[in-house]
Amino acid sequence: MNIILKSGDALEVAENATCFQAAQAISEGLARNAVCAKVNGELVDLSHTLKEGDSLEVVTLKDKEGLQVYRHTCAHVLAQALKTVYPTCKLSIGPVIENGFYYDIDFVTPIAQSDLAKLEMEMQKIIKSNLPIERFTLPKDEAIKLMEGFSEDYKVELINELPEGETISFYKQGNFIDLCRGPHLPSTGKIKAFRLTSIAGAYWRGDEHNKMLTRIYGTAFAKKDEMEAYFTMLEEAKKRDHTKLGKELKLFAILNEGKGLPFFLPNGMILKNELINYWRELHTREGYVEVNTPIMLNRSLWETSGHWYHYRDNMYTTKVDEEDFAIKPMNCPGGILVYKNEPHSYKDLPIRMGELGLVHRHEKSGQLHGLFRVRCFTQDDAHIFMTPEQIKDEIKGVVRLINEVYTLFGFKYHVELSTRPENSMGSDEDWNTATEALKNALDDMGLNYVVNEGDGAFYGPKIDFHLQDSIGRTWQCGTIQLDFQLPQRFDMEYIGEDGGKHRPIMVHRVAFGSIERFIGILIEHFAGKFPVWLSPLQVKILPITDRQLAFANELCQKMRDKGIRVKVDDRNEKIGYKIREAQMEKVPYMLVVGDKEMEAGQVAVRRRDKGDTGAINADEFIETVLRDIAEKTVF
RNA sequence: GCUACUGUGGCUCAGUCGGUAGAGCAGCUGAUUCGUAAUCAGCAGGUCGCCGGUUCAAGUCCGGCCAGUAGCUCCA
Repeated sequence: MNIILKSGDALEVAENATCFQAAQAISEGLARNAVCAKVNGELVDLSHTLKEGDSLEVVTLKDKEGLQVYRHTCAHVLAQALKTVYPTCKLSIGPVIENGFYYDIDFVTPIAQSDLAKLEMEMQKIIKSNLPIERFTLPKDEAIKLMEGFSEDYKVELINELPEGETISFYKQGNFIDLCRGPHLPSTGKIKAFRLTSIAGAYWRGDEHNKMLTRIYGTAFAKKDEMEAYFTMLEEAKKRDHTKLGKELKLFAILNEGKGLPFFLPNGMILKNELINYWRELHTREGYVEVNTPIMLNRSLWETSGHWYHYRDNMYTTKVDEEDFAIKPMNCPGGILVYKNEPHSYKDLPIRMGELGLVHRHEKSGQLHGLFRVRCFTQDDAHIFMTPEQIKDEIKGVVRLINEVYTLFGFKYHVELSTRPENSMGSDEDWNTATEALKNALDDMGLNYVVNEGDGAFYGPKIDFHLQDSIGRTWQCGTIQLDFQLPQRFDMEYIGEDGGKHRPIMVHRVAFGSIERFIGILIEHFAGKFPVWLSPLQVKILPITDRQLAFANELCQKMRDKGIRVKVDDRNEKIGYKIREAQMEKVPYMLVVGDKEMEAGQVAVRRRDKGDTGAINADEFIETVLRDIAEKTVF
């Protein structure tokens, strides 16, 4: 019979040939490297039997899917090892994730990180035995019986939820059987490099009301050196950790006196203020006005906004003169009160009202993390009040603005569209209109996004922008939320062209998200080597001896007058020592001045990234720095 | 909040079998005036996260709490 290869060529194979046999027919090497196959676009085992006219693609470890199958098999080997070492443990699920795999297990007595070595040894044994991995299927009732026989309660629960009449597939290696859709490697001996990396708790089915299982994380690579490279990369990434750099560079501190409540140190304050300056400049250009509303307002306001009912657990509240107050977890009600402070005409719209608002949210203690997740942060918020016709353009304008900000820093981001959650307010119709509006804006701009069902805010759907930290975790930063609810609740209006009263629609949006979180991302992205405009110290003058001190100080003053952040290292130390320190402080420019430079009115410029770049005229250097600042140059 | 792990001078870390704390860097003092990533010497600095227990004796063992890290859940 004939099958069709990826190239489009036909290949003649024996009747009922397997994918493996077909791979052999192509080349022995390919068969050796084959992990699984793709038949008619679907991933299958190498043992899968082909039919006349099937299209076949042999998958190897070079393919992303091949590596995933490889890691998935590794998860099964882990499961087998677990059942050998801890026969009473119950398996739940063991999927592949980015960079590896995990398995969630219910243990009678919990295991510790130190038990992983033992498990790895058992896994090695299984791999050495090179057990063939065989697929078989059962009807639902027999599948349930099989798993009940092994007391695998979680597997039984999973099978029970599969549709009636479905045949259920299992994989068997040695005496170990696991419920699995597959595909898998043909045998356990194909695994060459793996490691169990960590252990953590995870709720069964991701629901915090369920039992917490033990999750064992692992990773696997085609070759040992690829795995080593991966761990080296992780080590390098840890050096960029913003909590570590934040301490080393004296940017911020989070103290025991207030957990989740960051202190900005002088260096970090420069960073924060520079970002704010940039933000103001940008938003003025984009036609925004700026307001500032109180951080604490009374209960009746939060009842009107709905926060008192929908956000109560996260709000800090207090009593003043017998009246309940809440510290704001969001800025919107304040912005709305500003809007309502005077009547508006359709001619005023859209009103783009910005606020750098300090908000407080009582996040659960386990979620707190450096600047990424805090209890008190500054949102670079803005509320846009507009007519229905203006929605699309306004959304597009905000998307464009957020993109401009992220591009400036060289950030990569991904976009998510979150739809109506369960605990929400408003009519289906409004939600549909709002969700469609966001979708249309994204589609219009040709942006890729994933849909996050049920993840919207309680008052409206949202577009979220996610940025990556140094170890690849993503954090939501920018967000655009469309809101039909609050304008109703607050009875907001404008006078239309027809002289009648109309209800405006509002958008809540942030670009940085939280300045704190954004600074965290910024630190990790640049590994503390900020562009000149953001660097707490931009230039450090390093005189070689005391003889050049006066010259250095004079130079320093001249630069300071131009607004450059500059310092003289006037300590009696060797030049190598001063350079080492400035280098560790990550100052972008170091100016070495000795007798030669002093006499010629020059400075020997050492750049953080390039080292010694030679002597130039002092004025010429000042021009360079000012240009770097003005143009926000990145190096 | 949950699960696991961690907590020793400002920072990075050592501390064996339980016998009463040690280094480097930073700091201070002095000497040195030096050309692109650490000059030398001296001094000072610690209720070993906190509280309790076991013990003749606890940094070390046990319990509770606090804080941090990873993950889960939740979110900007």
